[in-house]
Amino acid sequence: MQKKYDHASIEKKWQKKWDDAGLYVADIEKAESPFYNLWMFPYPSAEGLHAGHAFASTGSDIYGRYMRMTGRDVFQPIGYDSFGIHSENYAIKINENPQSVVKRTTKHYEEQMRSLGHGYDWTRTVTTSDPDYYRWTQWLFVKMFEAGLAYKKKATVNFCPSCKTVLADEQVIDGKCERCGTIVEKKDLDQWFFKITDYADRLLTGLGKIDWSQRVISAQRNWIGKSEGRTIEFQVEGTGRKIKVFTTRPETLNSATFLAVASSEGKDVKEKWGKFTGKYAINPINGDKLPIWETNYVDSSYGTGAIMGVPAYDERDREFAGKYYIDIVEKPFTKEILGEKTIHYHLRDWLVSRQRYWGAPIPMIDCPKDGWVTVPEKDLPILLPTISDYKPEGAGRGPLANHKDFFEVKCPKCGCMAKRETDVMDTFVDSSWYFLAYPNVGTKEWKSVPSAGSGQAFFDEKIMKAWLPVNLYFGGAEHSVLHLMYSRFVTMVLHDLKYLDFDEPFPKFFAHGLMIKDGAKMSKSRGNVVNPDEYVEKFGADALRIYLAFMGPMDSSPDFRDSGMEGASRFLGKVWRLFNEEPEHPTSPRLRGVGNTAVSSKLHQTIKKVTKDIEGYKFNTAISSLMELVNVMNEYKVSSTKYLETLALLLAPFAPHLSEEVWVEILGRPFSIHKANWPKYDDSLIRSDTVEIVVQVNGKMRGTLSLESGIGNRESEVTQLAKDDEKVAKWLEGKKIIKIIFVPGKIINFVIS
RNA sequence: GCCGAGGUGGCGAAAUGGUAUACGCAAGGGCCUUAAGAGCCCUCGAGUGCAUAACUCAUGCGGGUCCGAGUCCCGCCCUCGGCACCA
Repeated sequence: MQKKYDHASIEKKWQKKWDDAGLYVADIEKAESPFYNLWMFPYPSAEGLHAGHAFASTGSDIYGRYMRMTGRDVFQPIGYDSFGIHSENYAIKINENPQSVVKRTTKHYEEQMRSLGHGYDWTRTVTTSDPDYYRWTQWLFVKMFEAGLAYKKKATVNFCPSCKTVLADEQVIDGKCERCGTIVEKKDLDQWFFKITDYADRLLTGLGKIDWSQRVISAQRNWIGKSEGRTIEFQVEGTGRKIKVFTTRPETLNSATFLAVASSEGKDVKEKWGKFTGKYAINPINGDKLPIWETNYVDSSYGTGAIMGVPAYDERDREFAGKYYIDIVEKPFTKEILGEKTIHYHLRDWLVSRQRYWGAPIPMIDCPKDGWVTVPEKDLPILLPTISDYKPEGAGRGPLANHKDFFEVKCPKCGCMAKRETDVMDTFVDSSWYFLAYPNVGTKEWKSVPSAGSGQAFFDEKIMKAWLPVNLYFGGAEHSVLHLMYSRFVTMVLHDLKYLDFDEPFPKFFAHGLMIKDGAKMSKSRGNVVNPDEYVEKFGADALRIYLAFMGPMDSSPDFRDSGMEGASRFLGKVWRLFNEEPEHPTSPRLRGVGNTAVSSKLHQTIKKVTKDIEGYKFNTAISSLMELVNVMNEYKVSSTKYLETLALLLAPFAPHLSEEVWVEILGRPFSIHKANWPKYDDSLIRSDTVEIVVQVNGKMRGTLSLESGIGNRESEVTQLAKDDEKVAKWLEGKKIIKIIFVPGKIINFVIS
């Protein structure tokens, strides 16, 4: 008799039991062996979770479940990055207030994530658009300002004409808005910045002590863009003026033949363009007269906005000199290095103002007497008012600027009439600290209102010590220079302000790949977005999880295919039958403790392999070895209770529902498998009684010997047996053996002339 | 141009310097079934070959080290990601 696995009812049943039992609720206060397992929280889009989310979150969940079974107290929280342009644009499109849209979309996300069977602690979630949350986002801004790390300044900034707001440098990709792809414009506007450049060097050196992939490290390093050199001064002939240039090659100063300064003219010219100013500068090392040119290939915002032209050693200078018939002189490097040591960075300060509605209001007040004054901490949060005219206007100010009742306030210092800032914060400020919030949600510190100058924050000190920094951060590499850099910066600042005793938030970050469909990135406009719901419904969450994890390594970009999905479902069907089939022979009954050395050896090999693979995030090979084990168990038609228990345990992180079902209902073990101990392997059982020795002649395989493992380790016996082997003898006949290479238990190689 | 990651069957992919192509998908053939579904069994890198015999050739290209190279070294080509008239 064989009942079919009814994934729908079984999965629902266990999800409810897990929830009722609070299986995944971490004991934040008393945990002895905390493991903070974090997946980047999603922004709740209207379309809901797509297969890419399912892929990434499943990877994170597999690891968390494994850690829980090794005895760690796993805290695996989830939340919503619900403030920001993404959510707001959709609300505008359907003409509904963002508040109510977010309520709906977050609910939908929760349902979807629950249906995937992830082990989240639903008692500690955060939603960045909740006043309880953004009070502390505003508190962070206040701390930044107090520390001199937030300032307002008129600057030439990137402006997206479609989103009608300014953007940070990091949010402009190839000259386009990171959000909507519109080409950004340059505008001179008065904006709030965070002084991330003060931390450029620490952001760079910190990369040395964290365990991240090269790809992400190198992206951050490139973005920070440290460049060391000298600033050299040139006298302008006949005037008292000087021109400073920045160079990384001060030893080539001898060969400089011109000076080039940035010019706003020629900006639209694609090739190198220049105009002689009629003036000359004096080379400080040899007194040469150098013509000063205005050019379009020098960037006014980098270095000093001027360079020395050394066409002999610099390709760009050579191209320019060639075009305008400037001398090209090659002299030996000078040993006399002039100028002051200087370091320049590509990194710019983080522009955090947004001329939008759906964000945390910036807690600053502009007083005619006192200048910019912070909102007192006790007055936080500054609530975002519910308004109907929330569409962005694009005149360099946000919708809140139309609401007198919002911005007309008294100065907290002197009491005179003042004006509140009407821009809101970049959504990346919200997400720059959310991982600090989770474990503190619900504590009295989290809910409290800090009093002025108390130095109080939302953290419970003991909790922070126990749970942070994050043990494992799972997320997409697309955030390499956005969220990950901002979070590191904010953590460093809070560390320096003595709020945190660590300065790297994510010592271990695993960057998963981007899931694609039909060879292309999933996107609504392409119409190739895969919704996991239909697969959960048709095959079950376990099958979907197995498929997602089996497609390829977690850091590759797998292509979603339905046929692979069916393979995963087939595998689980096989597992299910293994636990349910009636014995084929009375002498080898299932569930009755009959063992077999071949199966036993395979079982222990599999424990070893799956353990190692999970720890290395190689879920695809972990699953393939489980498939092999199941095939072997099927082949030998023996599977004792002990074997089946171990199989269920090994499968638990990947297929949590099915393994719970067989664990409790068939094997009769106590609820829950997810709190059971991860199996241990025995090396002595892995070794089998026989070994296969490969026989090579001049490195080419000519035969194999199946030997008792004892014999397979002894060179003289193996040599004799190999020579006696008919197939091998044929190759050795009449040849002189020069050398024999023997690897015990593995290989013997005859080197012949 | 600089930095990083890669290139293996029809496809996703696997291989501590030691039997390349595990595991899975697709495909073909068979069994079971009234039928469908689900299952089960067999074949499946290319070539010569009656062959489940044997051999040759295959891990982007060209060299090298080694008894032995997908793996290590040198030189190229290509793909992907990051930075970029950054001085």
